[in-house]
Amino acid sequence: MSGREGTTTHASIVDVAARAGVSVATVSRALRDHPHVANATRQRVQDAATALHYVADANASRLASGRSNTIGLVAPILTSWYTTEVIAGVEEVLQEAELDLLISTRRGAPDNHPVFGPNSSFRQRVDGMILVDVFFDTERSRDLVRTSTPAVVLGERLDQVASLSIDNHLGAEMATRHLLDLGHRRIGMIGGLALPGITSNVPESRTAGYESALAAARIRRDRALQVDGHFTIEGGRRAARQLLLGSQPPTAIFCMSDEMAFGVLQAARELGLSVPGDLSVIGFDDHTAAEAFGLSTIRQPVKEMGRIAARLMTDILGGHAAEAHHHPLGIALIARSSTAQLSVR
Amino acid sequence: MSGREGTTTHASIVDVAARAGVSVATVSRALRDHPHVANATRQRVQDAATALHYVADANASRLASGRSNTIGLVAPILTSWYTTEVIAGVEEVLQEAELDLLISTRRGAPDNHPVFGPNSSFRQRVDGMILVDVFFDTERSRDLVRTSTPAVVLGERLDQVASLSIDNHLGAEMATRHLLDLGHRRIGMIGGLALPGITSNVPESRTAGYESALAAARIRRDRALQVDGHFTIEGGRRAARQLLLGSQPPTAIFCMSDEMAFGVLQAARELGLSVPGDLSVIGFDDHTAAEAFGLSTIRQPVKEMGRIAARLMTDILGGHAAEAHHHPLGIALIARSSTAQLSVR
DNA sequence: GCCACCAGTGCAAACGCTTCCAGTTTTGGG
DNA sequence: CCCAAAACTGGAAGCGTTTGCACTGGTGGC
Repeated sequence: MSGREGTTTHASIVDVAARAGVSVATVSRALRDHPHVANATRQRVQDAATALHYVADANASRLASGRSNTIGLVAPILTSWYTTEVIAGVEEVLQEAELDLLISTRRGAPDNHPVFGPNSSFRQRVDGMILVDVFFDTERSRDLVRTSTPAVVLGERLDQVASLSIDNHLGAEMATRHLLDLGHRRIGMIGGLALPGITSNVPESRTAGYESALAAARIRRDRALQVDGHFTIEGGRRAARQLLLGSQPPTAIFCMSDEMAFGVLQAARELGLSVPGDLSVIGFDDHTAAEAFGLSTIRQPVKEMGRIAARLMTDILGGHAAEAHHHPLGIALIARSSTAQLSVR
Repeated sequence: MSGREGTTTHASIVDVAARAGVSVATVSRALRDHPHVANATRQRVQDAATALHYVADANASRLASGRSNTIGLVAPILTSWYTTEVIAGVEEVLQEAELDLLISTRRGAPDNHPVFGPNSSFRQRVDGMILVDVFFDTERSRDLVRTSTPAVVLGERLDQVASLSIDNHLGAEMATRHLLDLGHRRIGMIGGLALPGITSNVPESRTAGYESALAAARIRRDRALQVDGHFTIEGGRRAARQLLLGSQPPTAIFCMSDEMAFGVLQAARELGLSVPGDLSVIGFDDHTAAEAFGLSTIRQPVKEMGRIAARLMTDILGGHAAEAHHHPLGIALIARSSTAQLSVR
């Protein structure tokens, strides 16, 4: 085929076959540890491959086999601490398993969402996908997921698919109860939607947990105490100002993420309020920086969740796992110095 | 070829061709906006494609064309704020350009580094790569980069390759000078290597900048004041303790990243030191959380750097750009409440 | 009115691998 | 020893695109 060799073009399977004195079929088998290849032959092929620095072309191999050795990860935002940690955990496992990671944020509307849609190019190029905080509203979405590429869903519980999540209701309840135990009665909540158009049932569950803890303490819900913080520092800051500058400011605030809690801390400082003296603050996540700033929080094992999700995926691809199974994960209350007994005035 | 249709298998280009009444070649051209396709034909093909939910198979297309429409990103750590921001910026642009993003952290030793090595499978599956904080020690590495896949290097200045960086020397100098201007004379520095085995010239440049500012103020260098903080919060905390618990503690500390500065803030609190009363702290980055904690810092436009890197990449791939060109970026001193005039005792 | 040229289209050869099917050689149980 | 079965290997047909080349018919310059 090719006249001159060794210039720019890489060695192909044909070259290896020639060098090892076998057919390309045998090279293909030998290199992928197939059975029915004599040890001596396998060795010879491997030597030849090494000598030629041969690496099978991924695209050709995918085309021929249908497998892409790539798993896709979809998340609404890439810059949140949560997403980052998940990705790091996933990458760790995938690297071990020699799989590639393709990343995508959901693009705009759900109709041309990379995950759904009748024939998404994203799905087409991955063997499986890990869905982080992707919201499933309609039955349609669920069906789409079920009938296509294997998926593991991280962040909420789904019945037909392998999923992985913490008990968000419980977590919010624990946080709120912690505040109640410290004597607080007027407790604000900062949560909300991640981005316009992006929803998830996580905020809903946490809101429910917060409300159920209040209900158990016979405190009636006050809608004015629930503010959207967009899951960002700045959003948390704004929400806190709204809360604290109101007519009946809370003495404690539960935030659905540590990042929003950081914003609350900032707002408190700006307003001259001391934490926890004038205001108790509790977050959710146990962000890497939470300890540094003494933030009380609900710890969830985010990086580990990424690892588990990836392992689940490799298991599914290897045919080793029951696909549709929900994996609950442990959480814990970490009390630090941002929460304290309500001071009597 | 295939007997029954429409069950599970996706529509292929042949199906589209049949439906539109043209050859596959025409379909291929029409769908990719090639010239020499009649408008009427193109329209007919597009309609057929839409009707069949046709999406060209990426692998086949890559194999045939040699282009992968994927760009790879390599970074030493995925969880640092810096990397995250870069990725977000890159993703933003790539999405626009309809390119995929393949992510990899460098695996272990430089010899089986995804970027280098005689025939890396990583390089093989991307059209170009963005290298974030990858260190180039030997000439060999540089050559490898030059002679292969187009690359844009982010984080340091390289001559033979498109690169993008801030003036790290200047940044460190600005930070240190800020501290000097406030009257500090004994100024610690926390920097160091990102991870064992991973080096970059960034810490070196910043160290040099720090030292040159001191030299300009006629302060002689004290090696005991330079500590490695591993670019993490915890590392910063440890380094700060070492510095502050020493025999002659500094009155100010310059950190090479805001994350390390957060650790310093934590250490100060733990040791009962007030910031900026007893200790001034300045970081580097302008981390999203820096403002929330009143951290003075050197701002660099990290997300924007990601965007620019990605645009540079798309330009190169489109043949629009001079490949080897260095793009310097602006930085700024952001003085907040973690730095203050040295208090006389 | 002729001819060179070009827009528009199709044919078929890659692209580099995987894998079905057959063919050949060993192996081992009876 | 014989024969069936197993182990090993090769040939060749795809996998679904892209693209060079060839072909056709129409157009405009002279």
